[in-house]
Formats: sequence, C-alpha cells, structure tokens
Amino acid sequence: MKLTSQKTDFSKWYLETVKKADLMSYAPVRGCMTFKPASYALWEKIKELLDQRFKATGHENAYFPMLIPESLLKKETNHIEGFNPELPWVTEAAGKKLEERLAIRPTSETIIGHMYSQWIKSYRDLPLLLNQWCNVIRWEKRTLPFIRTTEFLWQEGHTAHATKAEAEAETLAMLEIYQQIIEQKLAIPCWPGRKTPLEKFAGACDTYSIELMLKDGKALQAATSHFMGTNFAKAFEIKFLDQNNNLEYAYTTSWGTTTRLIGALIMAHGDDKGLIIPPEIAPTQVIIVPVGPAKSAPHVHEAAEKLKQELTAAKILVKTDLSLESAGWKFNEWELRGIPLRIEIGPRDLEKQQLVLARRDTGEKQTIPSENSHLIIKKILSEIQTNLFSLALERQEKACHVEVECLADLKKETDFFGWVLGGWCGDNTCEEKIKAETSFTARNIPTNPPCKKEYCFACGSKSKATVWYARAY
RNA sequence: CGGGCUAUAGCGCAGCUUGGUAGCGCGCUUGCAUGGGGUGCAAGAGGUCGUCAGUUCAAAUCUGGCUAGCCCGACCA
Repeated sequence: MKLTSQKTDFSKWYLETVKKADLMSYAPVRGCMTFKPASYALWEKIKELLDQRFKATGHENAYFPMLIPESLLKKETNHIEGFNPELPWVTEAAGKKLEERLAIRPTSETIIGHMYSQWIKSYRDLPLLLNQWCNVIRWEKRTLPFIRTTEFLWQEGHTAHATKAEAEAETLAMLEIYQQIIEQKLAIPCWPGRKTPLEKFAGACDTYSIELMLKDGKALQAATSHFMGTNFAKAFEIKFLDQNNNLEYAYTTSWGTTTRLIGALIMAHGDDKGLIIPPEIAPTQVIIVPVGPAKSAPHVHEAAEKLKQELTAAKILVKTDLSLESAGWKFNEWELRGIPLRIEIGPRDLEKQQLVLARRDTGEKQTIPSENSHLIIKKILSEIQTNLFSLALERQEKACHVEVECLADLKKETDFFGWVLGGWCGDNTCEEKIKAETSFTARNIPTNPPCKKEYCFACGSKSKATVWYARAY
C-alpha cells in the first residue's frame, strides 16, 4: 500500500478492506450503508467511552424529534443557508400533502433551540447540558463508507449557559474530551484548533475541530465543537432572567462526533493485511486459535476454552475460534479483521505448558509460559496500543510533511499528500487562492502549532495566525 | 452539474476487434484426506449476457435509444 501520492490505490485498498473485513455493505438507498456487527461493535465501544466522559462532566442524554418543520430551520439565516442544499424533505404523509414540509434533521440546533426557549426561564435553569445519540441525514454529492454516508450515526451535545466565558470554556472542554479519546483510545494523533471563518459551522461564532492525518496523507475532520454566542439564542428566543432580574440571551454551544471515526481508525492504522484495531477500542482484543492435528482437537479446544475463561476473568476481551477452517485460514481472517493479538494453542504447547502469541501490529510471534499468561498479555496489549500511536505520530511528522514557505513552493509539490503549516494574513481571498491553486485547504488554526509562521502563505504580508493546510476528505 | 469508465453465475473477470453450442478463477454443495500461515484430490449445483428496439438465416458480440452503477472534480461530519 502506497502511503502518499497514490490516492486512488489507497481508496481502492480502503473499499476492499471494509468489504473483506465484513464491516459494511451498501443499502439500496444512494450513499446509505449498513453497519454490520463488526463495525457496529466498534461504534458501541466509542459510544461507551465518550458517554462516560460526557456524564462525568455533568451532561445528560436526551432525545429530540428527527423531523424539523421548515419554519424552525429558517430561523437562523446562516444555518439554513449552509444546510439547505443537502436536506431531504418530507412533503406528504398518510396520502395528504403536508401544510408545512418537514426536513429530516441534518443536525438538531434548531429543534433543540426551540425546546430550550421553552425550558429556560431563569438563571437557575442554567447551565443546561444535554447530549443526544441519534442518526442524521445529509444528502452529500459524493459518499464513502463511514467517512461520508448519506445517513450517519453521531452524538450531538447542545448546551446553554448564562455567560459567554462559561460557554466558551464548555466548547474547549468538549474538544479536549474528543482529543483524549481519539489519542488515547483510537491511538491517532490529533490537531485540535479553531476553524477559519470560511470553514466555520453554519451559524456559529467560532468552530473548533480535531483534525487527523490519515495514512494516505489526507486530513479528516474527526470532531467539532461550536461556540454559537447568542446567535441561536436570538433566533429562538432562548432568554432567561439573571440574578439582577434582567432578561438576557443565553450563550449556546454544540459539539459532535460521528461514525466517521470508524473510517478514521481503518485509514490511520490499516495495512496490506487489513485492519489493525488498537486494543483500547477493540471489541475483541485477543483471539485464541487452536492448531494441530484433528485427532487432538477436542483436547486442544478444551484447553482453548479454559484459557478464554482465565483471560476473561482478568478482564481481557477474548474470543476463541473453534471453526473447522484450517489454522492458516483463521490466522489470515483475524488479521484482516484487525484483532490486536492472537494466541495459538496446540498439542505441542499443551505439553510444554506454553502459548504462542502473534502481534497484529508488528507480526512478531513469541512463546510465553501459560501460567499467569494474562499478566504478559495485558502488557503486550498495552505495548501494541503505544506502538500504534507512535507509528501514527511518526508518520504524521515525517512521511506526511514537507517544509515549504509559500504558495509558489507548494504548487511545485503536485504529488504531495500531507500537511503544511503556513502563515495567514486573515484575508479570506488568500485562503481561497490556496484552495483554488493547490487543492490544499485550511484545516484549522492549531492550538499548539509546532512553530509559528511570520508571513502569509499566499500574499507574503505579516501573518495573523499559523494555519494547518492539507488536502482533506 | 461537468469529465471518464463499466454492465456476462454469489464475487472478480475473459469472450466482443473478425456474429455460429455460455467460459475461467474464487466462493458454494458433497465426500475423503489434511491441519503450527488462505491445505490437497474427486464429484456437483449455479447465468433468458442491464433494458428496449434495429440489422441478420443467426446477436453476449454490430447499430441506436434508455436505465443503473463506479471513478475523478465542485458540496461536506
């Protein structure tokens, strides 16, 4: 698999891999896909980890309707302008044309804003910290499994606060949760930062994003967090009486991440053999494969089941593969599916009281004593986790990077896929020029750039911000 | 909405130039052997060749229309 310059090879690899690993298949609606158990299990795991963090920071889950009346959607002008081209509409029900057509939600700021205006009356009602897990539909022109599908699953948090400072802090706090989960659990290095005005969410004051660099050198927006100021509060009349009996607009935020993370995971770690799932996010961390002659099968299978019980007791997520396929077939199958660690157990191992371990990340095989094996296995799982993150970081820093100082230099790098840091004078036309001439776009203004750029990448005048540029999904 | 390409068995493809009995690989079914890296042998099932029309004694093959899908751009989590 080529990592840069060969994006068509990579997208072919990606499509083949998601099919071979039995993650998805297309549904009979344009751009819609089914999440087969293998990928839905990943989503459940991601959900579980995020949900814990949301609840630990005082948020609660709720649910709002999927259908949004057109009049509500139109209340925030920038918002409707941004989403209008990709909305599906329900215009008829029970054989009758509806008086007002209903959009299938592309996101829920509007309907939640409407509800919040009824729920929030006093400063005592604030902050209101809700999240919902749901599906949304955006009729995009081009789709790609997990990365961009017509319907996708996500979580959207919506909060309302009494002060600007508190809402801004919320926006950044949620961005940090995304960063922690993506780096620590998905083992993918993050670029947190603020979006440029052109890339901002429709209706937001500030949009922050987590950007990732995938194996082919393209960037992916993995999570967003928006500070809405009072834009939505004014559009939906979210007002409250403060301690001094003054009627004030609330400050709102929203933040979300999606099943796209599954695609990110595949494209950040996968290799020629298929998926590689980091142990912290893997629904199955260890697969036990019995090997050896058929005559010894019952005996070996019994030992495999016993080992499974031991490891399960040690809180390791483990499965055994007792199917009739040949051992070699199973090895390849589980490698394709990305299980981080495989244990081979056969008559020879039983005799010597040992186990053979095979790491998915490095391909290394090693023999360990079977007694207290869970201690070594846990250690190796954590090594795999660390190693995957280091590999991704190293690739991002070396393979996916060139050092260029101006637009003219970048234009010479026609085959280059990766990232570039550039200064930005603050002018939209400079950003648009870069996009038009190179297909690199401003991903975000990193919170902690590795260095600061003094001059605008496009026009050469004094820079106001350092921007991360890349070709993006 | 622009620009390319494809449509033949569950999947991947050949056959089309030069019209003449529907093919291959993988998968599937059955049996036996095998089992520490996609194992071997044998037998078997499965297709009105995307669709409509035209040319012809004869069309998967030639001609025209239609439809669907894919890839590359613009939109985008």
